[in-house]
Amino acid sequence: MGLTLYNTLTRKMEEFKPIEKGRVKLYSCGPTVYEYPHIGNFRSFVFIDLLKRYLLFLGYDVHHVTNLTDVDDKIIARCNTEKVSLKKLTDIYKSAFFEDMEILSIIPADVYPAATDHISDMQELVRILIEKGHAYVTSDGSVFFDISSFKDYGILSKVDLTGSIRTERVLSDEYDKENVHDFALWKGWKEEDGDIWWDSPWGKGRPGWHIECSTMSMKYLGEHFDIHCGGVDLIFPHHENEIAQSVCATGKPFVNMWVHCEHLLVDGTKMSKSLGNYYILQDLLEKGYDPTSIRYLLLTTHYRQKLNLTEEGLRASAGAVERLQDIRLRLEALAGDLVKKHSKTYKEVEDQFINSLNRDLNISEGLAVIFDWIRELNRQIENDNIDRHKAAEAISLLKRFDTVLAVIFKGEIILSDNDRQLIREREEARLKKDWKRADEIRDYFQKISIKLEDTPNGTVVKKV
RNA sequence: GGCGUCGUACCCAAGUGGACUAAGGGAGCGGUCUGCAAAACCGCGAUUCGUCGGUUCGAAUCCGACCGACGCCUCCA
Repeated sequence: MGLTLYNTLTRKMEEFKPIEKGRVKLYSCGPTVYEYPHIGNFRSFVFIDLLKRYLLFLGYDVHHVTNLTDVDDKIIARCNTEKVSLKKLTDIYKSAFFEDMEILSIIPADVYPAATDHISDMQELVRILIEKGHAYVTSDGSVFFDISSFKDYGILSKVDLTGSIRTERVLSDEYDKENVHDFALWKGWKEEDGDIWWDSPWGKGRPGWHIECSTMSMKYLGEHFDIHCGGVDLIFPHHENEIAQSVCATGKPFVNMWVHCEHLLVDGTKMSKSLGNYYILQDLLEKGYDPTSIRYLLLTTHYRQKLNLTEEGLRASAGAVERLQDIRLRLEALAGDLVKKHSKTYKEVEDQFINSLNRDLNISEGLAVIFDWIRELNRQIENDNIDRHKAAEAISLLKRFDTVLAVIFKGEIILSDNDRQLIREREEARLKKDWKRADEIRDYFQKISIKLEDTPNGTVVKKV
């Protein structure tokens, strides 16, 4: 049995079988670039990264597309209040997004299509939907999708819209739709949109939100692809609407597996600005937590489980990360510059890891496998029971695990020649039992945030 | 109201009806090693899985009720 994942579409665990052998076409919903992404957004992005890294670990050729929503109601509102152009505003938050993604060691998608670069593609899809009788134009120049024209509407979210009640918000909606649940494919221009509009066959206006993901996913991955993922809140209406648009336009199945990530809570409740528990990545970095600990914390809770972010949790993660990184340093001290290719020595450990991750990305169990192995390695090192060849083989497996985790081989320390000389001097001082000089040198390194640890195999250098 | 999730030690967290007298991490306590420090190793730590019932030879796992926390139900990861 290979990788199984929980498919929201069927509400069942399913074995993953790619449409094209050895290749995975993956789409994930990206950010709306009107403010700094918050830590909850990164829970999703780290989950998607885990899924992608594990697919790569299994040897798949992964083709990954993530959209950038750079036009929508909130963006336009901010452009108005801050008197900046759409491009200027979204450029700021696009680069902020990419910076944070890099800080958290998230592998970039192959393509990051932006909505505003695909206006004509979206219009073409809307045109097809009108032509096939799935959409209609209203008097204000908007185009709506007619959900009654798609018999499978509700297939993903299991929402039955015939029994829903009109909410106040819907009743006050200014757009002129035939059915309250019909959603906008194209929004006709309104006064408050200012100069943010594009020409279309239906008059000037701008695209609806859902249409961009249908358009861009199909453009870059084909009309039928393997996995579509995002946060649970996107199941309805966003992903439901994507299915409706795509299936009605092409007449083909759209996505095989829908995989959704649960939300992140902060201090036990939903993050919100008014409660003061709203964090962006920078807030946590400023509190002194390092990116690796943050990534580790976001990674270690199963993706379908709510994750509660606390400062205590961040501290605990730092400890766990240190344990993972320490075994690497110990092994490297033993192996020296000996490098071994991937071998069968620790095959059982790797198989256990794969067994865990194959079961719906059970990372907690996978980490338990790694930690058990680390204790065994440490024991062997204590008992002088491991040679440099085995140590080098262990490093090779540790590196392989870290292609999935991306928390172990981090923070290389670059020492100056002078520093290296000082470390040698300290070794000599220690041999001569000159503890005063040895401690002086250690204090010096402490001041430049480097910790020296003495081991039987020599001095190990760590970041504080 | 509809759809859905969760409740496991001080904290985080896995658990695929039977090897569970319940992984793993963090914190704690005791010990070993060590010039000191750190790391590492060894040991201790849930007679119990929200509560109460039921099914079963057997339940953390299945079923029911209740208690509690939470998500979605028009643009939010």
